[in-house]
Amino acid sequence: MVQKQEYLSKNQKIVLDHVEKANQPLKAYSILFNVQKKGLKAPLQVYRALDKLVEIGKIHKIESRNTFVACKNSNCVVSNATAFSICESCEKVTEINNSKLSKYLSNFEDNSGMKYSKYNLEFFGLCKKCKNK
Amino acid sequence: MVQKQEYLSKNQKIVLDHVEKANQPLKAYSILFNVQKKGLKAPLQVYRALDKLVEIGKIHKIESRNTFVACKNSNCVVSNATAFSICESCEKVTEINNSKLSKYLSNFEDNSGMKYSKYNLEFFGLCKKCKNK
DNA sequence: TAACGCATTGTTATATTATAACATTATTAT
DNA sequence: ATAATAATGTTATAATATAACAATGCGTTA
Ligand SMILES: [Zn+2]
Ligand SMILES: [Zn+2]
Ligand SMILES: [Zn+2]
Ligand SMILES: [Zn+2]
Repeated sequence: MVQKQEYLSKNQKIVLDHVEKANQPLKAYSILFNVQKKGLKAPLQVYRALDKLVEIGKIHKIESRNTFVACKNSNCVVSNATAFSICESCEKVTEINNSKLSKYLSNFEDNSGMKYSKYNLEFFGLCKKCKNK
Repeated sequence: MVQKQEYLSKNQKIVLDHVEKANQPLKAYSILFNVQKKGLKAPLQVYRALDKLVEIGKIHKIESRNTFVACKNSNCVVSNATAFSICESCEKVTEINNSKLSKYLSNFEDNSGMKYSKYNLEFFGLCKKCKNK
């Protein structure tokens, strides 16, 4: 039996490293531009690395913005329960780490007969700074 | 003073009509293809209608899928509190109408000092049908 | 009625985001 | 060694969305 991957490949490391240093969500093509000096030449190389990193929870995708951000929440072993706050003015994004919220959503059930294995929640508003402008 | 728009324009009506009849999320270019017989020729005509319809809550965007679906929840006067369940196998999408959930999320506060005016939540899993395959 | 403000429309071109397809190389298990 | 799986490299193309500009329609108000 082939084991589940436990290490990161070369391209995955390069992309993760760049996204982690950014400390804010990045667009795929901005990542591409910035890692070209490291040898990644084509969009697919970035997207493939991102796909894997998202799958294993090192990176999350901000769906409403098509951006990618490093996970700040050490418990996100996989990207199956994510919540973000997004400022609609400055686009600052913060990963929400709130155990009550995650418990509530992970246990959520409705009458559809569907058992949810994953969720993504995006809150929008104005951050402190932008509110006081 | 110019009043807030209370009616739908021609293109907005055409697009909304098509999306409502579909009863499932549609992609923008599929909408475009299908309303070409009604005279809408360019992507922008569709996107502009969608933008407005989303703004007034008649249509919601499924962000993780880049699709658009008619609101099934008569209380969604504006698209500021949306929740969906998405089957990862057949892509069936249902708008969740659960007052406890919406109350919980609308009142959610964390320690970021941010007041949220809007959220979008997407649950993923397998629908009843797909679970029993 | 005329002038204004603003939403909408029409149109062409282009930007942005993401994947298809195929050949090759690397890694690990048996 | 052989096979299975994962990752890479590369070119081309698909899919999603917006820029820019000119024109029209419609309600407000002078
Ligand atoms: Zn995380
Ligand atoms: Zn802000
Ligand atoms: Zn709705
Ligand atoms: Zn299904």
